[in-house]
Amino acid sequence: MASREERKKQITKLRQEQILEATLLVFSRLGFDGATIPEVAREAGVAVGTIYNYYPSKRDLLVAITNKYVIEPFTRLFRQAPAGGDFSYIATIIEDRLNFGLDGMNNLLPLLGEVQRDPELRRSYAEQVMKPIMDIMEKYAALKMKEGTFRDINPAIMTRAIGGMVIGFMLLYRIEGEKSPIYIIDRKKLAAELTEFILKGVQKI
Amino acid sequence: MASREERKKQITKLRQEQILEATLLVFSRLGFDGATIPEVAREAGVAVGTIYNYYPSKRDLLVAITNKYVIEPFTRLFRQAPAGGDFSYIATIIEDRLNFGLDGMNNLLPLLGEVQRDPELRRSYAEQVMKPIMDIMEKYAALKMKEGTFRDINPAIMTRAIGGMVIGFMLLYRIEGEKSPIYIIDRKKLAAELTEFILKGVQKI
Amino acid sequence: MASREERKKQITKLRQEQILEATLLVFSRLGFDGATIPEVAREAGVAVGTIYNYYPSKRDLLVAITNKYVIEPFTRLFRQAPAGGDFSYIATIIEDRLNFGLDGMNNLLPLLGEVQRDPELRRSYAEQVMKPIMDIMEKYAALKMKEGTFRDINPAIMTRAIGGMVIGFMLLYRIEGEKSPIYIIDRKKLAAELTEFILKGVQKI
Amino acid sequence: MASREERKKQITKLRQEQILEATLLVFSRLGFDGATIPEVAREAGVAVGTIYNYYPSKRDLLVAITNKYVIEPFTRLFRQAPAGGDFSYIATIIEDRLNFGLDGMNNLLPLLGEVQRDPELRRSYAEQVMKPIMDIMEKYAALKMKEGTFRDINPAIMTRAIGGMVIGFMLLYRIEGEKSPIYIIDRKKLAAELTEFILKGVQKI
DNA sequence: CATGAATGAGACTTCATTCAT
DNA sequence: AATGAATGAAGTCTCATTCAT
Repeated sequence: MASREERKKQITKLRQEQILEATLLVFSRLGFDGATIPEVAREAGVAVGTIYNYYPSKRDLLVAITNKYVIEPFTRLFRQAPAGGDFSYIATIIEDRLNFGLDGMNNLLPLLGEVQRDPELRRSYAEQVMKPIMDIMEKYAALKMKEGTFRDINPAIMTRAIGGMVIGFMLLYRIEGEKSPIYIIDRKKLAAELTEFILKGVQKI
Repeated sequence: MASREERKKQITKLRQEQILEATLLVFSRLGFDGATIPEVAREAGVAVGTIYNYYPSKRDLLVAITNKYVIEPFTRLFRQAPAGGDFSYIATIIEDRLNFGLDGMNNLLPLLGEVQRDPELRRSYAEQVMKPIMDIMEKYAALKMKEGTFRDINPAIMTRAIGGMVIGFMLLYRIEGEKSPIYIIDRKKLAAELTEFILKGVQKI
Repeated sequence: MASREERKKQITKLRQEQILEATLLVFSRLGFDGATIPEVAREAGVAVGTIYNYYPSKRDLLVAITNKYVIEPFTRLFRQAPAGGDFSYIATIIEDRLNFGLDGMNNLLPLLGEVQRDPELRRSYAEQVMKPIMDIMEKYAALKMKEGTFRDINPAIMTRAIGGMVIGFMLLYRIEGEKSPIYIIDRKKLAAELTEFILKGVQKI
Repeated sequence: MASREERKKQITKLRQEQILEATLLVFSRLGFDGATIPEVAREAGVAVGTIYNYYPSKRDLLVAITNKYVIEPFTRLFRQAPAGGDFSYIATIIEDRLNFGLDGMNNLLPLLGEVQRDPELRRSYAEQVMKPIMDIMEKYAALKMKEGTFRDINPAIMTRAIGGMVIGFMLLYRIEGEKSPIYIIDRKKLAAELTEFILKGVQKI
């Protein structure tokens, strides 16, 4: 029966989900080095060995959550970006990333740093995480320039400046914590301000 | 003669320097968790115990290099910022930070992430690293607004957006590595472009 | 079947036994500070990590062997003490403690000293090791006084004097070692003499 | 000039005193293993190296304080023991030992345990610490038996029982600490009770 | 497939001792 | 004789990974 097969697959998927959610939580809380597989197992409610049945190493867990929680949402969101002159979706995307990145439980940003220590992991990140995202953004920027709505800037630099800004902003935000003057500002406002900064810069004209 | 005492102090200072340089290298290469004291000792050419004679713990090493290589240079540089309408020193500062942050051996950025895992360390960073820098920048921004050269933006957000941008930009740069389209662009050009982005944003007017 | 579960529990118990026996040996031989976990592991025939799977710290090992080899045997023995006027069981208990305490492999006495250095450990010892034993003995002494077979002495002092005597006697015995004039006297004789000393003192009447 | 020589000797003696007092304090507080030479140096107000100029190793410090604070006082005291039928000096000696052994700062008892770990140290203790003391006591006991004031007991056993009792009593006292029912009893009373116990035992006649 | 006990390499840190000044 | 910086062996404990059940 196909039903048996399907059932199996479903259970497999469920377990994966379960493990990945736990991984997100634990890696967020403890960082890559700080996190331990036993802790992930406890959080997921499974045995240590079970984790290894689904992901052959700690590193694979890292790659898996990055795919699930970073790349996928971002590309999904960006694919919906309208081509028109309206910039409100930039704010939308930023707000979405802020919501994900600043919420208590999720904190994958530090991993961007930790990833660099492992040359192979770094390369894999460069190609499988950064490249797709940067490509999407560059293409979008090129389009806007052709449209005449963006100034003529090196799109590679612009892209990394903007992406970096969102990432760096969140990083600083989390380090400063509750004592930061921006801690009380709501996400929508933050996203709007950042968007305006991206569009117009700081200089008065 | 005080010479004996002085000589000793000098040697002490030298050793500190020696250890701190080694720490910078090793922490850059391996990250905080990845770095090991024996490795730092080897790099510094001293025994493990010697390290502990100067810095009581691994964490203290982290704090020490942050002070020496991040806070001090930045504040020193900013103190020299002219008050005039010329923005070239923004580019200068950025270039300096890029030169420090992108050069092969120095990579303290990831520590910003790792630091978050240790609550006490995070707080110390927030207060002793971030606060002074942000204060300087905010003050500067406020000044510019009063002058009428900067638009009226929330200075706290603006500051963190700009600082975050530089940090995030370097972070992405290092992850992408040699295959990035921006890898071949020289630092001066990068600094100029980032400065322009900060000043004018991306939107054509 | 519960057999799987049961089997596991049995193995767990076995391992604990195995580790505790090794701990007794190694702590006896080397003292608390002198003993090392790798040595205990070697003696037990398990890996270092395994020890930590069962006892979270070296201190916990100390507490565990004290319970198993000191408190439990003592209370078990004392519970059987007859209420009559016969004092032979005092000799029995002393002989039992001498047999345990003077036999080559077991030497937990020094731990009584080492324990004092760690305030928390000391308190735990005071409450969980000394108190139960002293309580039993005091109760017994009180009973005997009421019976009229013991003189009217402060039972707290009497108890500690007797307990201390057995402990101190063994301590001195082990320091003197084979050259002591009492080294060749058999345990039964020693126990008898000590008992008589306890009952009648040294003074002729 | 002899004055120069003498002066030197005096300074040497002073330094020794200084170091030994510090050693007593630190060993008492931390035990033999717990104590560190740097700590002793700090307590003595000299440099680490200076300690080694006077005592070639940590062990030698142990031997030195034992001589100074245990053997010498004891023998000095015992030499004054009157030969008469009065037992009050037993109480005097016990009181002296209680005063030394129970006072906050001095706690050399645990060393009796720690000493056993080092075979050579143990032997040296057996011969140079225990033997002289036991000899004195045995001789005294023999005398008393001949006099007819002590019962006819094996003097070796009697001696060790009494010595052990005092030692063990203090050991238990220090472990129990402030919560012990005997904690509030003053030293003179304790010494008197212990003496009576030694003389008459517990049994009513 | 799930389990979790066992493993052991490797981390940070301490400290007795030496020796150049 | 006094100093104290330097040394490095050794200790406790952690945890990614394996594998028998």
